[in-house]
Amino acid sequence: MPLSLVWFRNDLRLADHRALAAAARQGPLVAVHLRALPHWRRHGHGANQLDFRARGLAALKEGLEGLNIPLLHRDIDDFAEAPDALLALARETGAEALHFNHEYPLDEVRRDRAVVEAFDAAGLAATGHHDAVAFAPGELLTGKGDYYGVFTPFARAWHRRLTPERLALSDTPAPQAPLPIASDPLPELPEGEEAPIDGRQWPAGEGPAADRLERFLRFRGRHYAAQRDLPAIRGTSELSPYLALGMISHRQCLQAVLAENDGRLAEGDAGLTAWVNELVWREFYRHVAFGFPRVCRHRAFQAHTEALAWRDDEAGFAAWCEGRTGYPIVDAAMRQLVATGWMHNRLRMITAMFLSKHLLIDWRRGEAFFLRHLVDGEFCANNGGWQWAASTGTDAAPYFRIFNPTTQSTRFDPDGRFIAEWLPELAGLPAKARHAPPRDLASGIDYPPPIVDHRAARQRALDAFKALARD
DNA sequence: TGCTGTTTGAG
DNA sequence: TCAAACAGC
Repeated sequence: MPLSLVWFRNDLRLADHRALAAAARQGPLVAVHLRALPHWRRHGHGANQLDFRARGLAALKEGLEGLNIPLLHRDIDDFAEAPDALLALARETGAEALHFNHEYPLDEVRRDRAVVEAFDAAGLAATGHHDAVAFAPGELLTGKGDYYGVFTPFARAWHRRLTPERLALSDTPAPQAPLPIASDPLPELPEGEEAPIDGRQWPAGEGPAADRLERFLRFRGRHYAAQRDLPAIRGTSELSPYLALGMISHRQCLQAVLAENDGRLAEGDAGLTAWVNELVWREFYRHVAFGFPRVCRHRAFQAHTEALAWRDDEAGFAAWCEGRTGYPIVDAAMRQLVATGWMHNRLRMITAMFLSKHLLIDWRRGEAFFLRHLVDGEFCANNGGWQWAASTGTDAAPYFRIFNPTTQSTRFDPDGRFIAEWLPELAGLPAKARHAPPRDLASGIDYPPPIVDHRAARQRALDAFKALARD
C-alpha cells in the first residue's frame, strides 16, 4: 500500500480535514509540517500567533499520535525551499503522494504550484484540496465572468449555489497500523520570541475550538445580532484565531448553525444568520485575494486611491499604536489588541478608520501592526478589513463615511464599561464623560487630550480623497 | 456596518 | 421647539 504525506499548514486539526480524509482513504499516511519562521515574519505575523500556532501544532501532534500517524517537522527559511523539503521527506519515507489544503494568498498559491510541479517532475502526485472555502475561487463569478468585488451579490450567489455536499463534514481517519517512522520532536520557538500575551487566553487545538463553538451557540448565538457590536459584552464567537489556523473548519461552524436553526443558514434566527454572514465574509476576502492578487502585493484594490497623499506622522502613528490618541474608544481598543492579541470587530473598524481617516496615515501601516499583534491574523480578512476602512478596497466604505469615534463610543459602549476596563485612569469619571473626557474633569488624570480635532481631521480626509482623480 | 448641517412640519 | 427627513460629503 503506497504511503501518502499530508502537509499541515493553516489547518491544524484532524476533524473535517479534506486533505487528511482524502489521504486516509488511499492508505497509510505520514503528517508533515514545515515551519517557515523567517518567511512568516516577513509576511508580518507576530509572536502571539507564532506561539499559538506552536501550541496548536503540539495539540495536533498529540491527536495524530492517537491515530498512529507520525508527524515529521522541518524548518525552512523561505517558501521557495518547500518543494525540496517535501520531496526529501517523500524520499525518506517512501511516500508516493502528497495531499494539502489550498491557501489563497499569492505567495502561498505560488509555493503550492511549485510543490505540485516538483512532485510532477519527480513522478509523484501532489494534490491540493479546497477545504477552507465552500466554493473554490473562480467557482463564483459575476454574470460578466469577473470575480465579485462587492460582498452582497457574492453572498447571494454563495447561498443560492450552496449544496449540502459542500458543507459535508469529512471523516476523521480511524487509527492506522503503526508505521516504522518516528515523529520528530517539535522545536521550541527561538529565544526572545515568546509571545507578549498570556497564552492561557487562547488555549490551542481543536478541542478548545469545539468547546468555544458549543458555548457560543448555546449561550450567545441567538443574541449575536443584537450584541456583537458591544465590546463590553462577550457577544462574539471569539473563534477567529481557531478559524485562522484551522483548528476548526467553517463547515463545522455552519453544520452547528444548521442543527440550531432548522437546517437553514440564510433565514431563521437573526443572530445565527448574522454570524453565518461573518463566515461568508471570510470566504469573500479569500476569493478577492485570489481573484485580485494585486491586493497581495501591497496594492490598493481601487487603483486610483494609490495616489492618495498619506501623511508621514510618526508621532501620530506611535500614539495610535500605544493607545494614547486622546479618543478613549480608540485607545481602549488598541490596548485590548496589544494585551490580548485580539480586538473586537466593531473596534477594528473604529481604530482602522481613525488611523486611515483622522490621522490620514497609510492603511498598510495599520494592517501590518494588526497582523503583528493579532492571534487571528490572516492576510485575506485583515487586508480586506483595512481596505474597507480606508475606502481603498472591495465594497469599501465610501470615503465620506467617516466614523465619529465619540458617536461610535456612545452608541456601542453606552455605559463606558469597555473604556473603563482598558483605561482604568478614566474609570473614575461618570460613564457619560468617558467617551470624550472634558478637560476640567480630566485635569488631574494622566490621559492625553485628543491628538486631532474630529471635525478638522474629517475635513482633511474628505479633501484628500476629493483630490484623487477618478478614472 | 455614517456624519453633519440644513430644512421641514407638527405641536 | 425639536425631531424627523434630507442632501451632500
